[in-house]
Amino acid sequence: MKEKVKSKDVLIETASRLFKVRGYCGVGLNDIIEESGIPKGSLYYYFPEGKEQLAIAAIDNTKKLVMADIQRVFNENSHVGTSNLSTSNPIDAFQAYVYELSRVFGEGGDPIGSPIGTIAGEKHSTSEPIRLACEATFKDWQSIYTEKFLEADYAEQQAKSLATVFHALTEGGILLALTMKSGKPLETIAEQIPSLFAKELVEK
Amino acid sequence: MKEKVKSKDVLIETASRLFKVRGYCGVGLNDIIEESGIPKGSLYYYFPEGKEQLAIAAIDNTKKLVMADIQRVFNENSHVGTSNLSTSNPIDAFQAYVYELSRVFGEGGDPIGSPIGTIAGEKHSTSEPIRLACEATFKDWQSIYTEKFLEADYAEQQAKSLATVFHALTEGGILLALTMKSGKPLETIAEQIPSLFAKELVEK
DNA sequence: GTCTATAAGTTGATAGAC
DNA sequence: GTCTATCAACTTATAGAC
Repeated sequence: MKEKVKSKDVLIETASRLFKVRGYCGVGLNDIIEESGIPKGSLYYYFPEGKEQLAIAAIDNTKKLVMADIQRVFNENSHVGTSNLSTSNPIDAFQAYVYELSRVFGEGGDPIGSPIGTIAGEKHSTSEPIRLACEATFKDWQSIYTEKFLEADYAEQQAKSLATVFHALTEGGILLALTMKSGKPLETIAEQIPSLFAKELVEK
Repeated sequence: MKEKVKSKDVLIETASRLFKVRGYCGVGLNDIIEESGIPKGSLYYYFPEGKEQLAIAAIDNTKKLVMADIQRVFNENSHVGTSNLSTSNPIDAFQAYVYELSRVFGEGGDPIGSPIGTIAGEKHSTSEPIRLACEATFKDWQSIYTEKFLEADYAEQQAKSLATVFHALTEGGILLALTMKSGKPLETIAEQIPSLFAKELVEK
């Protein structure tokens, strides 16, 4: 496999970064070609269908980067066998991931591979291809969460539900962090993860 | 107080509705004047600073509508004194509100007064006035949640943290519902509310 | 106060030179 | 395959008639 495809990759990376911060409509093709240094003609050579096709490639790229990031954090924070019970505890892993998000979104840094939430919010009703790309991304992320809950012996339906809850928490938390220009909301959420997802509980 | 201000109100209502679904950049002033039937000259008469000023008015309008809606649902679902303990239980109220959101965002209906999340996601980095309006809105919504937790005798810091968590859950849940074109994610979240926010718990 | 016509600039997209 | 020049449509905003 040769590395001829560099221009295409630069376009995808640049687009991912800009869309993430300013959304789909907020970024013009002129911004992308200026920032990437790749002329408009080349953009349309690699993406003949234009902006929408580039956006979908960027969403797909973000999907994979985020999946790898989740897996990495989960692997670094799994304690199979070290617990005093037989099953692994997913709570530490989820908490570690939200703490990571708080670091990444806290100080206006430029996180590689991050939220497609902004694009989803804008385009769900005006571009079905983009909506489908976002939907597929969300489902893939949630599968990882579901898998983690299943590993800890949650029932299948409960694992799926908790994965939805956790995903909503991260998307909402990222939105709050960006809006407040602070990592605090995500930190707060991370702190609450253990009590929110405690497995056994007794009603008061 | 006369009702001369009708044109201005129609503009704000129309803008709120369109921004909510398609975001700030996704809606042109032409869309707003076409949909509202109010000519562009009048728009600039009421909002001399243009689109940004209109958007901030729309955000403020949405803030108030949503606050009223939260209060209404909370009042309809509070059980002070009917419980077998002395304090009111906020969990039913929060659950009822998320069920309401699932109905409103489920079938692509046109909910009056709804998420500014899309605008916040797009413009937090490119318009400080809009970011501040969104931040103020989020803080006001969270105060209602905090108040509800305080009523149920949560400690002040814990009440604030749980309010952040609940708010993130709703914003994330709305994004998932819109992206999936389904009320299911919000329904799932509503179902999980009781176990997530159960007050007393025992570690396994 | 209400509305029309238009300005000045930007958008996504294309044609065609090299 | 790579890039430049240009297009028609659209954007926000304004000037000024009524």
